[in-house]
Amino acid sequence: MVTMQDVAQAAGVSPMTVSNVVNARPHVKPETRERVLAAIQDLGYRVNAAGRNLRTGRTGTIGFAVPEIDNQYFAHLIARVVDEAAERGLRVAIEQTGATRETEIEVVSTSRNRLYDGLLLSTAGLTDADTDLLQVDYPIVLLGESLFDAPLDHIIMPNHEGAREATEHLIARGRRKIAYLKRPDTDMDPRRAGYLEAVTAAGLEPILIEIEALDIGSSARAVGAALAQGLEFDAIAAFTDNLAVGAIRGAADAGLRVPDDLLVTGFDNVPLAALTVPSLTTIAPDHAVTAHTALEFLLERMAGSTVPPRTFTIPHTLIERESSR
Amino acid sequence: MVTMQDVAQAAGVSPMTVSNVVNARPHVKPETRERVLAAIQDLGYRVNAAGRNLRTGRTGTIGFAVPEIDNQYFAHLIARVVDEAAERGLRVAIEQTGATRETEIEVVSTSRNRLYDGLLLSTAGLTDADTDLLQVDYPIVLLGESLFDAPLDHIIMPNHEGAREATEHLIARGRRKIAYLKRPDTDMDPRRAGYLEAVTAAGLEPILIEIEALDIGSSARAVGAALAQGLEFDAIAAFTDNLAVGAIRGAADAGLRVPDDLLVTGFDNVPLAALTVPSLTTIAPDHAVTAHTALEFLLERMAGSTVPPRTFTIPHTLIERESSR
DNA sequence: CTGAAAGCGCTAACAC
DNA sequence: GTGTTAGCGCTTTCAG
Repeated sequence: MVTMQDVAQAAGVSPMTVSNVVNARPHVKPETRERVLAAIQDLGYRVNAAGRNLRTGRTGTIGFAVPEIDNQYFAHLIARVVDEAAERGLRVAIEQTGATRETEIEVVSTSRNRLYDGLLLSTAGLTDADTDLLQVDYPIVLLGESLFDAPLDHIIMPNHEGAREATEHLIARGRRKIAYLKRPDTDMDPRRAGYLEAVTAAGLEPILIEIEALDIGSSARAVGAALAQGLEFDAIAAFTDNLAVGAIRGAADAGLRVPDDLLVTGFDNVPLAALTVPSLTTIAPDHAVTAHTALEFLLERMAGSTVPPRTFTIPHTLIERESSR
Repeated sequence: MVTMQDVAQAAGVSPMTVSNVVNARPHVKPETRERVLAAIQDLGYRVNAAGRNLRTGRTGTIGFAVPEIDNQYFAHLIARVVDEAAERGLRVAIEQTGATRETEIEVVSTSRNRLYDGLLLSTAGLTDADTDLLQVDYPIVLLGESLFDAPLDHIIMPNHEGAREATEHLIARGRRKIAYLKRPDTDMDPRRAGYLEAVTAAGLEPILIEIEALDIGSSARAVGAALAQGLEFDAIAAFTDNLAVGAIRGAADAGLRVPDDLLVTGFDNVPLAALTVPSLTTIAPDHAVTAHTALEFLLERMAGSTVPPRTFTIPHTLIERESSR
């Protein structure tokens, strides 16, 4: 392997000067720089990241832990984060937690090994009780659904408001029997709370359909089963766009068409939402702002900022499309 | 920061012994191990990855460069690769190339800095002419569409056969005017070749619809425009599932229903394909095998294997669903 | 503007 | 079973 030493020797300078050239530091005479660059070219030198990391204590890589990569919402967010990070010369390593508490905890603790300069953690499995596990002296920004009091910067989804608005939209469309696809794993669901608030305010009966898991197939099965059992509803407020797609699929299996027989709303505005048939009415959080702010917070922490933990609520809009027309 | 030195001192042993304990090496007396572990616990010691990396010359991280993360196909593949890698104690850093030649080249050259122990490169922009750029002394496994002669392990998609089979399927369904969604960027498209082979063999006229880009929206627009111009076709063999979804969307915009008015096939069998309405008939490459084999090849290269470059063609099946019924 | 010295934290090789 | 020595490649002082 070609080292800085080798380059220095070839160019007749000290390793320090090579380092200065490589890192584009000022105060290097142009001729010297030329000579060094030529030597680098000749020898095919590449800086060794490990040496640099050890010396500087930074790796130029941040970790991004998500429940599942294979999910439009996270894939989209990852793409945004990777791009934002690349603009700042940072790489992003993806960790997949499967939304389990154990894996999330493990990610937090192994990240501390300074493998990453900082961590974006999209939590799904952690709860209030795990707050102290997050009390680490390490830059972490939380992202996502759960709301708890960890003393960390937190980017939160407009869950309650968004779900309320989606439900209100269905009510405004004249629906009276609005079902909500209820996730099985937790009772702490701000989206459900938003749904309930809207339904109750309108004097309607809540209709909750429980799904096994947060994937398209589970949603399709749950909706199909509900219809088969004769449960009556004329609209569905789905917990996510994926579930909405599944709901449409489940309804189709039962011979119901959206929006003719059933209105459906989603949540997330994944790219696909605009392009399915029917296209999805959904709550659209601003993904670009999410990625940007998360990275901004993290970079500030990585730079040593000790301002009190901040909370940022992602701005959102309701996008009306065919599934609720 | 707590170092091995600190732990050694606290436990009354040498740093080497701490290293042995940390790395679960044999030949450490149980009591000593206990003492060391206790000290680690007490001090909250974590191994420093940078030090280890510098010493061992490995990072425990592989790079995975894909054209775009925000694409069901790659997101799905990434999820598989991340899981496979995690099982082997490796992390995966994702690089997004945007399918451009320049970025792909850059990824190859910066990976050499030993930031990653190896690289999976899903190329889309490189061509035969760039073969020598890939002649690096560094473990790389190519993955994906392009076929060229780089002296590297290569996992290839069954593009030609798959597209031929999909087209034959449409022919078997009685269709005579089968359109193909032609990607704009290249004439080297084995899938198109497969389509042409099937169409020609059946004595049919090829119908090529050019799309601007490989996303759902472009596909929808292209199909919409083709219909608006009065182009006649009764089936579409799409280059990917995404394009198939877009085609269905474009047809819907023109008042055509799939499969009533138009049959559509995709390619990739992304998870969504089973769950859209209508569900997609598609060519299904085995994603799990793809990820597994890619990682297997890469690990062997990382271990120093110098067997001649291998080629592995991903096994596939045709899955018939609603879009061609 | 450039160089010399030192050391980041870890582990391979060998000695005991 | 355990310790000693040395050094991976780089950059932070500080001196010139």
